[in-house]
Formats: sequence, structure tokens, C-alpha cells
Amino acid sequence: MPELPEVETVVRELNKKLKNRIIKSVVVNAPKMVAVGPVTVSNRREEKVHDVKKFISLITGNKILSVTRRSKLIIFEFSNQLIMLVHLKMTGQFIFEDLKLKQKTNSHYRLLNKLSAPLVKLPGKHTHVIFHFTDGATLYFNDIRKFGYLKLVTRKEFNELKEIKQYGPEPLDKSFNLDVFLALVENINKRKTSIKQMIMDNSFVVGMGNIYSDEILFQAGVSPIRKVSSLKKQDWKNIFNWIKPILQKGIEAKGSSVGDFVRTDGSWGQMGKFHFVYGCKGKECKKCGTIIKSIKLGGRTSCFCPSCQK
DNA sequence: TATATTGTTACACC
DNA sequence: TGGTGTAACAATAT
Repeated sequence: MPELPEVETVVRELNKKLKNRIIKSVVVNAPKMVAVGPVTVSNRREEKVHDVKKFISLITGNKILSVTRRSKLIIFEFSNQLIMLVHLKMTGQFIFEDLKLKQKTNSHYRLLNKLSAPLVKLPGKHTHVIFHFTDGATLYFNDIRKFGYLKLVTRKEFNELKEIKQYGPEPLDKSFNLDVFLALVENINKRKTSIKQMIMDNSFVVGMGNIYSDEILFQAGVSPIRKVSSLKKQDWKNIFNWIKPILQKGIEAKGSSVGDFVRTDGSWGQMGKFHFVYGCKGKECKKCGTIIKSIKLGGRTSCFCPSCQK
């Protein structure tokens, strides 16, 4: 499940691999997953926004200038000034193969990375968009659930996108410090929602989903059930103190492959090995031995240690 | 076959 | 009315 560290992992790898490559052709197998213009792609009833021919013609022939990130959105900048926004949602994947790798593994099934890699068939059942480059390299976009999207916008449209405008600060920015965080808390500290849901709210601070919010709250010693309005200043300080370290650890481990997340070479991220609570329901707490519990908050499963988190 | 899954948004409510 | 909280939605594996 791609959250900030997983998206950052993909973005760093793609930027390195795709920069200055030129798109020779594009294949779209799932028209509903692509769009042109600043439209709400998730509204699948608006069939007319899925203009596949336009999408393909606008991209073909372009050089990729850079691949960056805002929150969990991946941002491709093309030489014709257009911007492609990609959201991986739950199960989106980018897998890249250069010509050398293709020639080496002539099989239809490719074990892309010998270390901790799932067997990947390319293109597979869930490959929805394929980018072919002029040098023979290929980029596959896979998505088991088809919740993700690829959206092409102009720079002007990009600057006006409402989903980006409502994003809170990037937690790993140097400017995101304790004072900035506590000032943000002033705006929301009377809310009746749970701290868990608050941390996952991208209009507060971006990038933290179910995995990292659980891990941060565990280390901060704050129960996910707690109402935002009940938190003391020290609780907020504790939470802040763990946001950057845990997200950074996730990036160092190349993400957490609890769901279907893979890196751009098809291999798994290693962050799952360092989880203290997420996916640990029924196991002993690594700190105190108490059995990790789980509860539903806002329809989402939250895992926590009843002893370490108050 | 019912259920679980998540980021985002539409909508109901006070 | 505007801010807040909740439910619905996308599609698939199990």
C-alpha cells in the first residue's frame, strides 16, 4: 500500500531511470484509468474524460524531464510542458525494464531481482498502460484494483488542481519543524475525530496512510483511539518527534511491501521487517510482550499495543 | 458469495 | 453556511 515512503522510493528510481528517455509509443489497455485535463478521474461515470487517443498523442514523442512527488502523487514533467500525474492508490505499480534486462531474461516470466522478488509476468493480467522508449526500454503500469489513475494536465491546470491545493505540508521538508507543526495543531485540536484519522488526513499533513500512522502512534506512545481534543502538548510533541524518523526509515528500507507494493525492478521493500504494530495483530509487542490488538476506526483497521500506547 | 481493502470525494448534518 | 464527520466508490482476490 503505497504511502509517502513507497511513493518516494518509486519516484527516486523512476527519476534516475527515465530522465532524458524519449517515449516512442504508448499502449493503454484500460481507458478508464487515463484522462486528459483537470478532471476527477475517480468519477468513472464521466466516460468522455477518458480520451485515450488524445492521451497517447499528447505523450508520444516526448522526453521525460523529471519525475517528482507531491504527497502520494507522482509527477512526470514532459518536454512539451505537459505534466502527467499518477496516483498508485492501493495497488498501483511501476515496473521498468531496459533493453539489456529484456535480452538477458528472454522468458515471458521474469524474476527481475533475485533477492526477495515476486515472480512478475510482463505485461501481465493487471498491466494497464505500457510506455515504450526509443532506446528499447519499457515502463509498465500495473494495478490489481484499478483504483489508480494517470492524468495529463498543463502547468496552468496543475497549479490550479484542487486536490493539490488542499494538501497540507510535506512532513520531510526542512521547513516542517515543531513550531510549524504545533501551529497546525492549533487549527484542529478541538476536533472530535480520532488522532489516527487526523494523522491520515492529507489536509493536515500529507503522506501518512494506515501503515505509517500506526507505526508513528506506537512509537509516540499514543493510542489511535484517542480523540484529537484530548491530546496534551507533550502528546503532539511525541508524535512530531517520530514522523520524520519513521518516514525516513521507510524510505531507507525502500518501502513496506505489506500489500502489493513493489519497487520499479519488481522487488519488495523491506520496511515490513521493522513494523512494530502494523500487520502484527495477535503477536507479542516487540517492546513489552503484550498482545497487539486491532480496532476499526473510520472503517480502517488500526493496530496498536494496549500497554505501550495510552 | 460476501467481505476486506484505501485515498478521495460527495453528501448529510448541526 | 461552513466546518465536520461519515459513507460511498473504484475492482479484485480470497
